[in-house]
Parts: sequence; C-alpha cells; structure tokens
Amino acid sequence: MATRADWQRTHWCGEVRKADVGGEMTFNGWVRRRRDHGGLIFVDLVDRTGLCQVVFDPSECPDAHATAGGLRGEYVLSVSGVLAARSDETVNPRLETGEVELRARRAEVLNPSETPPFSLTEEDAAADEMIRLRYRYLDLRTPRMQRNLRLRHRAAQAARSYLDAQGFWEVETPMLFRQTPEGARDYLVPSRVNPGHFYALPQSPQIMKQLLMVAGMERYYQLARCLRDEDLRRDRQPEHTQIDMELAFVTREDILTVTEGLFRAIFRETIGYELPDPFPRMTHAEAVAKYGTDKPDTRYGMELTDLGDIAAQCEFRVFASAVQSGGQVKAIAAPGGAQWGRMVMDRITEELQRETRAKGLAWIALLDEGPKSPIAKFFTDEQLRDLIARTGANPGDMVLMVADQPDVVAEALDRLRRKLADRLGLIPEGVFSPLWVLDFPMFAWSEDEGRWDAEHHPFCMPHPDDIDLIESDPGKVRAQAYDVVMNGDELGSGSIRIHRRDIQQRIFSMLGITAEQAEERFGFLLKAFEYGTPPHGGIAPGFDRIVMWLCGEPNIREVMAFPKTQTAQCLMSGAPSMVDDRLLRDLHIKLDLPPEG
RNA sequence: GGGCCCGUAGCUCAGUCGGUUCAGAGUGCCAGCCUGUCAAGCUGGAAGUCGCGGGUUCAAGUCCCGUCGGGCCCGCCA
Repeated sequence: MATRADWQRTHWCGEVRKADVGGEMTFNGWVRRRRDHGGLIFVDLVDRTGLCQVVFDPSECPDAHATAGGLRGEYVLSVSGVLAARSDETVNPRLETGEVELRARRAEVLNPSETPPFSLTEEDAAADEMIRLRYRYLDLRTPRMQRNLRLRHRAAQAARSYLDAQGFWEVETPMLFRQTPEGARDYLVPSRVNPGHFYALPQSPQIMKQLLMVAGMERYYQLARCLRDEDLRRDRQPEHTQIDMELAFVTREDILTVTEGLFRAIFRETIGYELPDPFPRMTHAEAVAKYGTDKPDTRYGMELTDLGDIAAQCEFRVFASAVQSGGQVKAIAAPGGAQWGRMVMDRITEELQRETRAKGLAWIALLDEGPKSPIAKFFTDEQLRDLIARTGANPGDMVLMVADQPDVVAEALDRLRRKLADRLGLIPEGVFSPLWVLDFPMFAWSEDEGRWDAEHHPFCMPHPDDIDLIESDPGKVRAQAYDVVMNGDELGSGSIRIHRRDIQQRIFSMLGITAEQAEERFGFLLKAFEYGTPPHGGIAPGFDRIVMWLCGEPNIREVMAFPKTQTAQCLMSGAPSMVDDRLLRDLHIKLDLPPEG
C-alpha cells in the first residue's frame, strides 16, 4: 500500500490558527515572498486556502535555513515544523493566520520557478490583461482569481444541489450536433468518416432539452457549454456556460418560481445575499415604456415619462411634429443636474447624437430662480409647470427630453439614463436588483429580410389570448417568453414551448418557413412532437454573468479560467492555429483563403 | 464591417511646445550587508528595437499615414 511521502501536506497554510499551536505539520505551497535578515529568514507560503508565515532560524535548523536562503518567488516548497504562537509584538492582524507561524525544521524545494513576469501579490498593481492572459496559469494563482474560481465553484454547487432537491436530473447532451439554421453563426466540425458533412457545436441545447421532455425526463438541467461564432463583448465569449433547464407539465408560474429559488440559493450560498421574494415583474411593453429597454437597471429611478400630450400643443415645432408623425416626446429627470451649464449640455447632446440615432436633446434646468431652458419660450407657463410636474423633477434637477420615433426615443433615453445615473453616482453599491420581464413580443419585423422574425425562437408558445392574431396582427402577438434581468444585464431567457403541431405550423408559416423547409431543418423534432409531447417550458440563466455579479467583476473573462480575447484568440495557447495539410486532407477540406494584405 | 481608447525596462507608469536634464521613476531581478520581518531595511549593479513600418523635419517616444496587438462600444449575438 502506498504511504504518505514525507513531503506531503498535513495542513493547509490558510487554515492554521492559535488552537493548532504546538502541532507538528507539513505545508505544501508556493513561495510568495521571502524576507532574508541574514540570520532569520521569513517566507510567506501560499496554497489554495491562503498564506502562512514560515520562520527559518539558523540556530534551530541550519539545513532548512540553508535551503530557505536559495528560495525565490513561486518556488514550490514542502516545509515541516512546529506551529508556534507569535509574540504580541509580532502578531500580524492583517493575516487570517497572523497569530501563528511555522518554525521550519525541514524544507524541500519540490520545484524551482522562473521569476514570474508579473507580481502575484494582492497589493501590487494589476498587470495588463494581455500579459495576464498569456500567463493565465500564473494569473489564476493570484488571490483575485482564486477567489473568483472558488466562488464560481460554490455557485455551481449551489445550483446543482438546489436543482437536485427540486427533482431535476442532470443530463448531458452532445457537443457534436446537427447544424440548424436559426440564431447565431455556428462553429462547424468536419466529419472525417462522412466527407463533406459537418457537425455544429451547440449554440445551446435548446432542441435537445425539448427532446428530453418528449423523452419523459420531466425535469432536466445541465451546466451546458454554449458555443456561438459571434463578435465578443465584455459579457460575451465564444463559449459560455448556461444553467440550462427544462420542465414538463408546467405553467409559466412554475418556471418563474423555480428560477427565483435557484437565484436565491446561489446568492445566499455564495455571498450571503438575500434576493427579494418574489422578484418584481413587469411586462416587456412596460419596461420599454418606463426605461426604454427590455433589460432595465432597477437599482435606481430616473424613469421615462411621456410628454406627448403637452408636446403636441406647444409651439416647439420639433416636439409637435414628432407627435403628429406618430412619434413620441419623452423625458427623464436627472437629480442635481440643474448645475450643468450650456457647455456641459452641449457636450452631452453631442455625445448622444454620436452614439444614438437621436437628432437632438432638449433640456430644462430647474434652478432656484426658476426653470431655465433654450426652449422655454415655446411653452406657456402652465404647460411648463405641467411638464415639470409630470417628470417628477425637483428644484436642482435637470429635465432631458427627446422627440422622435418611439424606438429612437427609447434608445436615446435608455443610454442617457444609464450614463447620467453613473455620472451622478445614483447607482448603489452592493445591491442586486432582479426583475422579471414578461410577455415579450412573439415576432419582430426584420427590415433586412422583409419578413417577420422570431423574437425569442420559433418554438416559443404565443400568449393564449393572442393566438388568433398570429396571421392578422403578428406585431401584437405576445409570446410566453420571459427574461430574468439584474442590474441592467439579461441573466436568463426562457419560454413556454409549443407542443401542438398546428400552432407550430402557423408560426413557421408566419416566419416564412414552408412545410418542406421545416421538415428539412427540424423534421426530427417535429416527428418527436407527434409522439406524445407534454406541455413544457424552460429557461437558461447565464452562469458566467451570474458569477461576474457575485464576484463584482467588470467582465466575464475574470470569472472564466481560460477566456479568449476580443478577436476570439487564446493568448496562452495561440488558438486558433493553422493545422497540418495532412489533417485537412483527412477531412477532405481545401482552404480558399483571401489574398494576403 | 464601423467608432473610440491604449501600446516606453520583467511589471506598473511619467515623459510638457518636436531640441543637450530625453532613455527616466517605482517595483521586480542580480550581488553584498543585516536575527522579528510581514510591500522588511541599507549599499551597489544589470536591465530599452519607446509595438512594427513608412513619412514630415536640421532634429521624432512626441507630429502625420499605415499596420499589428489589447480593451470598450455599434452592427451582430433567436
């Protein structure tokens, strides 16, 4: 039988306390810092749990002291000794282990290290992300990244144990699947044994999880890798993880309830934060009307107010004509913004024009001596009073107004609202504000393609009251689709699915998919639906985004072990790379590259 | 495909109006000294293709154009 080697760990660096004093123990870890006094040498030894000071005293153990003299940063060390209490003057209150230290009797370098290219200690300035990604295995050794990955693990465990307790089965679905035409660009994988044929890596297990409902799994979940060949953002990577869920014999309420429970479990068991019970809700129409977006940040106010009726009657032509031509005039009130002079407002306007389709920005500064505005002269005193009252603005605030078509007004005021809230410091720290956005529209008109598109996806069940509108007024059809939004980020999206063939057919034909095309693309799914499909629905919370919020990180790269850059490359491994011609030949693939330069 | 920001020592950065003090600081690294430090201290040392290419100029880290790399955003992502 194998026995413990004499260098193997008996205790964790970060876990020893005063109660352990007097114990003989062995640490395994990395040398973070060495303080050599000529006589005494102090070494900060670090493992996954934290840091403990090791003392090498030449009078106690010359051999170990000699070894310590050669230690450098990130050497892998095994050290044995007796844990001692520190004297009162030498206690370090900033360390969890600051009341104790290991007095080394034996030290063995398990492996030396090159000098790391950047500092791994908490207090040093963070290295540039480029170099962190090139040496990701070192970056992951920093306290920040160890904490992030530990929290990510805890979140995954919380999700699994909650879903298990709720009767979900974890089922794995294939990474090599059939390419289906909807949605994002696919990553393709050539099949060697089927020349000219390709698998697609799943954008999500959407179709497979619905098949699992047909298959009688009743409640399925999976921490599913999802792959999309689209451009990256701070919260979008080519591969990400969803807590993919699907439930049979349920209504929307069941799914919202179980999802809220999931979020509450995760936030409670990772960071001890209690999310509201239940989550606030609003319809998609309400979200767009009040916030100009389908993922409002509800940590602060500054809601949009409609000034259409007042604007229609005023003398300001831009406002009146916007309303006449079917547009809107809406406003937000920026608390304390009245102090911004014309220069600041000109800059804000210019920025808004550059970043959105808004053509202009009107404003009223509520100064102590009364409202001041370039457009005040176009309003009667009463109109001005009504308008200001409507926005809920107080003295000292700035009212900002945009007039245009509804989508432009929404885009502009959403942008302004977020930007000004940030600038005015209105966004509270440490607050998580979840929200359900319900009743998304079923269809969105695609100007490019000249037809209706599925807003969520084509298997999404329309609202029962709206089924008769599918053909007559598709823009009015609400879907039984819902998003869970938190602090202005979409954290999950789901729907009740269509389980009736006739409705599915009507949706397909609205989307311009013929019966033949549907058969060609989704025939296997539609066939499955003919064999006793239960009513079902699901949701897929984005795991990386959740962990990003738990960690307080600004992007999901900080909570992924090995993320890609904005050009979808791995700076550590050099992926993607060219491959050997022989590999391509085996796959029957010929390159047709654009000319260099 | 487009807009904006960034690139100077291993790392983090400063570098004004283009000019001899413009190749700099801190830290890290190397060497020596040092027995209670914990971002140890003291002394000394090594360390640069100013991302790359071109242009303007008597003179470019600095100005212009291009390009490469990184980031944020728009498009895109049901």
